[in-house]
Amino acid sequence: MKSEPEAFSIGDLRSAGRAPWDGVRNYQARNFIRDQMKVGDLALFYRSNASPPGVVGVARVASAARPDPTALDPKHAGFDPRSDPQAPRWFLVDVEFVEELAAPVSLAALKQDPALKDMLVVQKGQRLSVQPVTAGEFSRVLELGRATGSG
DNA sequence: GCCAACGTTGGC
DNA sequence: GCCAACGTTGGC
Repeated sequence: MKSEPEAFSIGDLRSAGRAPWDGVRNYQARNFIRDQMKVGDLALFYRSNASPPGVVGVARVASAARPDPTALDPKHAGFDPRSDPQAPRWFLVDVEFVEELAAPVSLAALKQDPALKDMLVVQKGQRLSVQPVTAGEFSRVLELGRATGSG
């Protein structure tokens, strides 16, 4: 799950403990939230539009998908005038803070790792803000992020 | 700040 | 249904 630190950082999630992952306005990402995410699922927290971009922590899905109220709020930046309360267009899940990585795994590091060559986030032109990660990719990223070794 | 890649919109 | 124009994402 991607977030720009100026909007919502891993530190913000740590402080809040739990927060609604609102503002997703892409249908494919919406579908992952609505149709794939289950309470208890773990997610990589990816920091985008930052230096460096990369995975900075772990979150846990803490609620079922529900309509994103910010899409219905005219005062909110995420307001979508086509979203109908009776037929919600945009969804969110709550997420809980799990872990902040001791060693954030930069996008460059993800790209360098042969074991992660098929990971969606390293593919060219890949912009989805919510995307699936395999169990193998997930554990590999944590392995990198928890490493304390020589550097 | 630039710009490539992608998604959406809307005229036709 | 095609596709040009436009807006957004997000790395660099």
